[in-house]
Amino acid sequence: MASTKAKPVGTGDDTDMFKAVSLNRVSQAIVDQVKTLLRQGRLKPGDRLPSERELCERFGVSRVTVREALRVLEAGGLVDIRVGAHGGAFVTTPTSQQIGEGLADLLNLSPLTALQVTEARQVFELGIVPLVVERATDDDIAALRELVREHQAALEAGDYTMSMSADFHTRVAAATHNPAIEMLVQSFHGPLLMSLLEAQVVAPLMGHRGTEEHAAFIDAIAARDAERAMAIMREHLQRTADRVSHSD
Amino acid sequence: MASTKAKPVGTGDDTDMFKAVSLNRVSQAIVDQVKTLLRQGRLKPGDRLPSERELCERFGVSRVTVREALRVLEAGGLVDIRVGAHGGAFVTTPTSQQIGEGLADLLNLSPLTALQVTEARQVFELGIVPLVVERATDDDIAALRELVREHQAALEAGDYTMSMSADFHTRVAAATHNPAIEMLVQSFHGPLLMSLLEAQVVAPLMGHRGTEEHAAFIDAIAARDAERAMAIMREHLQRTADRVSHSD
DNA sequence: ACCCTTGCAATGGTATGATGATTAGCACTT
DNA sequence: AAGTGCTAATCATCATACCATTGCAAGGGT
Repeated sequence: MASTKAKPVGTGDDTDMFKAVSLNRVSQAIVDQVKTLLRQGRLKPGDRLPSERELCERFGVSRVTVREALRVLEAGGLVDIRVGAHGGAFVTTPTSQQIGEGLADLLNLSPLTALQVTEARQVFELGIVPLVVERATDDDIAALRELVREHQAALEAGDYTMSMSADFHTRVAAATHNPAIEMLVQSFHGPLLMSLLEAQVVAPLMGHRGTEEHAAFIDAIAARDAERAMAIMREHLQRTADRVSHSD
Repeated sequence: MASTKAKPVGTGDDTDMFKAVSLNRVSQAIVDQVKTLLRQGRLKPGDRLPSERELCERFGVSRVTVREALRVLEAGGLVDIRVGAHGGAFVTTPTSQQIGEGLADLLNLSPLTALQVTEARQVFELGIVPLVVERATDDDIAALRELVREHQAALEAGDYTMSMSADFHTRVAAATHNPAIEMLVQSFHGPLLMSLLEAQVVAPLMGHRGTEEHAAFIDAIAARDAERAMAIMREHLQRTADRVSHSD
C-alpha cells in the first residue's frame, strides 16, 4: 500500500530521502494498536477499554478519531460497544457467524461463482470425513441422530428449510473437535444458502432424500466406515452442487 | 402497528406490543442500506459513492455519521476510500488476494490455535490434490517446476524463506483452476507464516527437504498419479504440522 | 511548441464544543 | 419494603471549522 512513488526530484538516488512522516490514518493506527494488544493477550475478552474521552487523552486525538477506530473494531467483531452508565467498549471474540457474514459480503462482490465456492466446499467437507470417523464421540453421533429426527419431523410438517441441512453439516464438522474446521464449514454455508435461496429452488423432495442420506452417513460414521461415509457424503454434496449449477 | 387490542400491561400476551422504535444506530442503518444496494447489484465494483458531504444531505445526517458508516464499510472491505480531488468511496473489486487477506485476518484474531488452523489447512490442501491431478495443464506443471528451480537456487544462495514454500502451495492450488480454492489456500498461509515466524524456526535444512518433496509432488502430478501425490503431500504437510505443534 | 511550476477547487481527515439518549446506581418517598 | 424519581457516566449525533491531499488547468520558462 505505502509504495509512495517517490518520484525522483532531481537525481536518481534519493528515492527515500524524505520518508513520509505518517502515511496512515490516525484512527487506523489506533485500531492496529488495539489489535496488537489483543494478540499479545494484554487485552482479553470481557475487558473494558477506557471510555471514549479517556482514550482521547491517552492517544492525544479527538473523539471523532477514537470513535472511528472503535467503529472499525466493532465492525470486525472485536469489541462490543454498550451505551449507558457503565457502558463502553468491551472486548469480545469474533464468532464464526460474524466471520461468515463478512465472508458472504465479500464473496458477493467477488468474481467467484457459486459453482466455484461450492466446489471448494465439497473438497473441504469431504476432506474432514476421515477426521470425523476417527474422532466422533458417542455424544456426537447421538446429537446427529437427534438432529436428523428433528429434520424428518419438520419435513413431514412441511417446514423443512435449507438452514436445517446447513445445521447438519455444521454439526458434522463439530465432530472433528476442531473449532477452526467447524468455523470454516459454517462460514461456507452463509453464501451458499443465499445463492440457493435466491434461486428459489427449495424442493421438498430434495429434503427427503437429503435427510435419508444424512441418516445413512451417520450410520457409516457410527460403524467407523470411512470409505462408506465418504462415498455417501460425496454423492450428497454432488447433488447439491448440481442444483447450484442448474440455478446458475 | 395499529394496536387492535389495547391489552393492559400485566397480562402475559403483550410481550411485543410496544416494539422498539429504532433499534439500530443511524450509521448502521446507512451501512445496511449500502449493503443492500450492493446485493441488489445497483452498486457495482468500481462505482463511486457520492461524496461525504453529499451523502449527508441525502440521508439527512451529519458528516460524522456518514463517515462512521463509511468506516464500517471500509473495514469490511466493501469500499475503498481515496482522498484528494476526485477521491471518495469506491466500491471495491475484490481480488482473491484481498479476500484471502481478510480471511487470514479473521482467522488470526479468532481464538484458534495454530495447531487447529494447521489441521484445517492439511485437510483442505490434501483434498484438492485429486482436482490438481485431474486438471493441471502442462503450463501449470512447467510453472511449478520453474518455481522449484528458483527455490533451490535461493536455497543454495541462503535466502530461502518460508513465503517461498507458501508460493508453491498457492501455485499448486491455482492448478485446480478454481479461484475460490486458490483464495482459500492462500488465506491459510497468512496465519501460518506468522505462527512460524514468531517461533523463529526457520531451519534451512527443512527448506531442502521441503523443496525435494515439492519436486517429487510435481512428478506425481505430471504422472497423474493421485495416490502418490496425496501420499507425498500428506507427509509434507504433516512435517509442517509437527513443526507448528513443537513451536506451540 | 513543450515541460515544469503554481494556484485552485474538490474531497477526505481531524479537531472542538455542544446536545440528546440510555443506563446503572442511589436517594427519596410512600 | 417496594416503587419512584434523580443523577452521573457514557455513548450517539450534530454543526462548524480548519488542515492535508489530490487532480486539473492556467501560466511561465526553456
